[in-house]
Amino acid sequence: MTSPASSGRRSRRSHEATLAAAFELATEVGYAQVTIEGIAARAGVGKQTIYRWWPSKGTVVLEAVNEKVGSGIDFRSTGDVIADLTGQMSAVVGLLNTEMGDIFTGLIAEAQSDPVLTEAILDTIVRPRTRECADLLKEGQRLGQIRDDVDLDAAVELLYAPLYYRLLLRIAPLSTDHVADVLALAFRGLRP
Amino acid sequence: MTSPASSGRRSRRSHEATLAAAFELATEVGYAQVTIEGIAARAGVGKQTIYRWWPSKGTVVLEAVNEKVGSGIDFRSTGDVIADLTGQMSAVVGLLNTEMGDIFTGLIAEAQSDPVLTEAILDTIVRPRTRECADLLKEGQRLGQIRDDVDLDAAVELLYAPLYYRLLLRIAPLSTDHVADVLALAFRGLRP
Amino acid sequence: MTSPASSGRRSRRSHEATLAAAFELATEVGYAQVTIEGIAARAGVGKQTIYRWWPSKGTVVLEAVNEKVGSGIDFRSTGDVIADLTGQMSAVVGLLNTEMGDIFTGLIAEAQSDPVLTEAILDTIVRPRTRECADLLKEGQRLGQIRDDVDLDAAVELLYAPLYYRLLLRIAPLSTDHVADVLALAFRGLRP
Amino acid sequence: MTSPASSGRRSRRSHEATLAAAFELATEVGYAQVTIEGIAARAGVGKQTIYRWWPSKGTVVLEAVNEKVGSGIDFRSTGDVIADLTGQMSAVVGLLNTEMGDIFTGLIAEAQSDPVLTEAILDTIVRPRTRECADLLKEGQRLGQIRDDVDLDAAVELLYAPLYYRLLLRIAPLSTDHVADVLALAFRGLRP
DNA sequence: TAGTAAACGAGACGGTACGTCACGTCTTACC
DNA sequence: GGTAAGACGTGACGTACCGTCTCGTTTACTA
Repeated sequence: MTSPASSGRRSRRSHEATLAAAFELATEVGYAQVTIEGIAARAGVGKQTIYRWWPSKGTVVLEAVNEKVGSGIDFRSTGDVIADLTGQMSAVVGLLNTEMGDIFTGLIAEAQSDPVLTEAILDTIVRPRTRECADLLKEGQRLGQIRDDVDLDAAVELLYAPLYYRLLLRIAPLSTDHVADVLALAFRGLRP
Repeated sequence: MTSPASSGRRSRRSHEATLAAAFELATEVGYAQVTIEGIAARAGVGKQTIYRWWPSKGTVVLEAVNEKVGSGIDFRSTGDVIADLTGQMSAVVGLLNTEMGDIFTGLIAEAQSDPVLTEAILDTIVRPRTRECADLLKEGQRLGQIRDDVDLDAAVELLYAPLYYRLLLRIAPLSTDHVADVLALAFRGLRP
Repeated sequence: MTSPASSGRRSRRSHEATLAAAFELATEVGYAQVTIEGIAARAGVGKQTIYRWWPSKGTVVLEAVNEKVGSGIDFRSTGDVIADLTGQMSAVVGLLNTEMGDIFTGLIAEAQSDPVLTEAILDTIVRPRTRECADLLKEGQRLGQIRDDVDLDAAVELLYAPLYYRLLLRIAPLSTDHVADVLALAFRGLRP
Repeated sequence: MTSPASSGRRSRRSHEATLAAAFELATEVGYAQVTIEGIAARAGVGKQTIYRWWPSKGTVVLEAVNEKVGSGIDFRSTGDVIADLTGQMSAVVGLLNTEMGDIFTGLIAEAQSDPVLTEAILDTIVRPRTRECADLLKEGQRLGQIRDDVDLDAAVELLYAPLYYRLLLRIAPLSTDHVADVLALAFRGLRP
């Protein structure tokens, strides 16, 4: 992600106003209805200024989202892996059940036809958290709560994928109960 | 999905030409670049004729896709649940690794801001196959290959979600090996 | 004008309903907003039926108008030419100041790009009344109220043109006073 | 009429290209067949750019016409009113007998259902020339060639209306002879 | 009195143009 | 010299009607 404040000359206000406007609009009218023109108008900023620092509306909104979310859904390690996972995943679910859910699905949708945005999402969201989660699972292996021969990246996918699946395909609403069910099933396995 | 030929009066040629054009364009230029105008022009059909029978480009393409795929990825029951699952899921992966993959992700992307399309996807793809898969798992329970207390719908999600997750987030390419890994992990579980 | 009732087979009701619908719509929404589809729908008649008997919406409305107007604006001869002219022209002005005025200007407007309609208007309205008026003027010559060497067709134009001029260019509203002014000026001439 | 070059920011090329295209198309295919899309395509200009500066095709063509005609049909005062009128009216007739005639009738036709265009035509064509003509007639009164008690606006209508009448109702072609006849009749009057 | 052909209502069809929206680029005037 | 403002060419949108073309379904004349 470009960092306007540092690289360019005069910017600060425009930069912040743009991100704020993008986030507000996304929550007010829904991600799909947000336009660059709308952001510029709301922010009191020229369109060109936005295009100077971001390549697409998706990357603007992504930066705004990342700024808002901050460290609200970090992992915590207490020695009980399942409890730690339940906590973090429940926090994620809580977040996705706010207006943030629509913004998230909107970003992923847009990323399907925008490789730059795809990469940005992976870089700023997916990979960092995957790494954190994998670290937690590794700690779980050390503590004997997870099999030693499990591929940790695959395990992370097994745990998180069901959340995205329900979210993107609208199978059913996400909930804390669902998180518990997924964890229980993933840890125990299907086999008798 | 509306069935033009039956409900209104005449159609056949227009109906088929529209679906064919939609599918061809989607594979040629990519789902996101397909437009109703493009479909109409390619099919030699008036735009209004398309709007008469489908509410959006998404539903047109979905119908075209469903027609093409047909029974190519049905389930088969041989008495070995893991083998049956491996077979069907590998077929799905094979399909998603063709141009069909892009069309699929395009449809799901569009569905994020189009409830009608969401419902159509669930109705024609997700729910039917979920049911088939659940039936297979139930057979697995009868044969003692799956625990009796497993919630089958949750199990289906656990198996398929990782595929969609990789596909939509571009974590990594799908492959037969990946299918095997997911199945092994899901059956065995993370617990030591 | 085609005469549906006689030539074709079964028709009467459709014929009348079409004319009635055309006239009603023209007065309700304005001539320019009338469409063949609208007439057909209002009349409970198929579009094809309209196209079978009339070549354009203009000719339909023209026939409807002619039927309505009937003999309401005929000439009368009393021996006082100026009085007779005043009477007839005032009747015309009265008619043009109703919704009929808009229909009339609409027809003339459409006729600018439709030679068939032009001819129909000339045939059913302009030429018959021009002839009647010329006859009246000839009677005026016989009575010594009009110069013998005046070209009667030119005289008719001199009298009626100012009405159409005001009507079509919206110079000013038509009125009985205006009729009197025009007649006075035309009879007296500009010369001292 | 809006003046693009001045009010908004940039324009010149688009403005001129639009007017040129509008005029060319009107003369080539006929006023009624001109479309905004056609003008935009011919001018190499976006449709929106046209809609930004003009409310309808009529006003575009009107501006193009006014620009072309310029001062070609102004009045001249030589001391002989009838000669001056004959000269100007013949010039008008000459103009209306070119492709300009069709454009003119097209504009007036369109104005029947477009008050904005009506006003524009009155403002840029009818009222200015009516005033010029009235001034000439007033000079005629001063010179004793026209009665003192004649209402000049009514007189202008009496002279010009027959031209429009013939033009719009296609009674007969316009000609210099016709102009002479109208003037002779209008000056002499119908009375013996 | 039944059979049949036309005219009929309904409305789908391929088109054309509409007027609007947002895109991403470009230009101008201001601070 | 970076900005806001917004004009520009472009291209797609979804809508309205056009005039033509099937569809069954009535009639009303013939045989």
